[in-house]
Amino acid sequence: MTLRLYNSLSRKKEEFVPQTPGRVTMYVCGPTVYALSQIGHARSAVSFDVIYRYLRYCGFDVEYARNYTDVDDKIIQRANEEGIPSEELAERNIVAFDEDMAALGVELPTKRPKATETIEKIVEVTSTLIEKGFAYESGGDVFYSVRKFEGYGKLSGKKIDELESGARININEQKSDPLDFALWKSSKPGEPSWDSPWGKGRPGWHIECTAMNIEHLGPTIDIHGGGKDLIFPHHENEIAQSEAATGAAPFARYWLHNGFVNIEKEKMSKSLGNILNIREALKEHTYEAIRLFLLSNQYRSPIDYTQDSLKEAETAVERFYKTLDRIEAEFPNLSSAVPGKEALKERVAPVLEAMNDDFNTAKVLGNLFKEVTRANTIMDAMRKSPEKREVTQEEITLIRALFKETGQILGTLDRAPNEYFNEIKSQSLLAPEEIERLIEERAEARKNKDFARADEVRDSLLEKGIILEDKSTGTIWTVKQ
RNA sequence: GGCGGCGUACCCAAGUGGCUAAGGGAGCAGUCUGCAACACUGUCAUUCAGCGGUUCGAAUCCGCUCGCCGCCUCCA
Repeated sequence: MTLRLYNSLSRKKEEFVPQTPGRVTMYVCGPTVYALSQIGHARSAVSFDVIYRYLRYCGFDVEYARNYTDVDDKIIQRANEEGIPSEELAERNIVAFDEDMAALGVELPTKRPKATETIEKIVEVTSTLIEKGFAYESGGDVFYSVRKFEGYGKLSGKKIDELESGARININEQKSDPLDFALWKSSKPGEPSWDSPWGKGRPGWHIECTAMNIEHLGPTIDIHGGGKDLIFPHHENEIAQSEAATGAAPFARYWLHNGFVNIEKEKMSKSLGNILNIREALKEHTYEAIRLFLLSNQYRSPIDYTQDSLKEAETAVERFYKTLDRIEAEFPNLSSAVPGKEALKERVAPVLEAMNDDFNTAKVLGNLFKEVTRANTIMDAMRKSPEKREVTQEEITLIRALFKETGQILGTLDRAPNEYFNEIKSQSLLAPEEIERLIEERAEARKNKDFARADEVRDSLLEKGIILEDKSTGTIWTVKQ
């Protein structure tokens, strides 16, 4: 079984073979930190987080870098609007981004370089590009001469001559060709700047990723990821810069691009005012539901964030943990049980098969919920025929092990059920003591066959979002999502 | 205009040449329950936007038509 992934560069699925056996270098474009991160950043981060997790699950030693672009036009503009230094704005948003990622259960990449910490390399790469004739200095700015790079357009499928007709030409710029893009921009007073052979200035948008790649991962990396919108011009330009500067091609051997998140069928945009920040989403939904939602489509497809789809994800998470909770209640000593190695391998095979097919997490979830039903079915059967307990336990041990493996890969559905339920319960509008007291009162009423009173208690709790479930072992409560 | 993608049940969504078109949600009918909730069972696409072609065989490949979307400009 081999891992196959869709390479944007070749536009087809390819078998994944890292350049060094057992070792993977991966770079994913991180945020430009001019504002709080929105749900689209979450999709990219979660998609590549799962890829990172899975590569390690497969036994690869993964070097994974995700950058912060912390110097840029938008940051400067926004900082000016707020009347604070751009460094302060960037730092504030980096902290916020890190918090959001942690809240989403996204693991830390092994490297998290910042553009402003890579200036030396940026200057070095820019100088090299000038020396090699791919770039030129013009009035304190340095531009990349797109026409000098033979393979320009190979990632995005664009032809230079067709680009020209649509290109915007800024007459104030010192470009010799409108398609050329800035590697280095001379700074205006008050802007962040660094010394360079071309005077005080700051890096252009694309060069920082090239520099960080070369500095942290080398001239040729295995996987380069990012949102689909970055294919052009950002990734196209990264290729042009990197391959021209290092002479090593390809710059990245596999290009992976995640699809967009729409909000109620519409693209997120400032003009529509429907940009959903990660922290706003997390106020309304658990991180596990958000992850499950994001992973319920293949990572390359667009996905629609709607009230319904998130509610569905909540329901799925709850169903999963209810089942896990039931397993723990029925088999309290299961944690010490070890499933047979071969049997487990067989059980996990469909999950790996799905993951190996371009990280098909939707299929993984389908498989997972098939096993959830299976677990409940056999526990139901055991209730009717207790003599089946031993056989059931063996099967449940396997299913539980499968849950664990899958949860590790997906980074959700991997907690202890009581941890999940305690989190849900903490959102209760009523004090838990008060709820317990009412449950007691209802139990008393039920014992006395005063069902009118019992239902009254249950209904009044439901009005406050508290759902009661009568189990054989007693009544439990949870909060309506 | 150039490039790319998509259209599978009421909704979300796997499947991209050959076993019965995964899975979830909603609905309906049952089992369980004092009644519910949870859970389970059954039901829910003779058919994959439409038309034509290739093939022994197509949701899957090709062509055309219709509809939707993205990129080409800052964007995950």
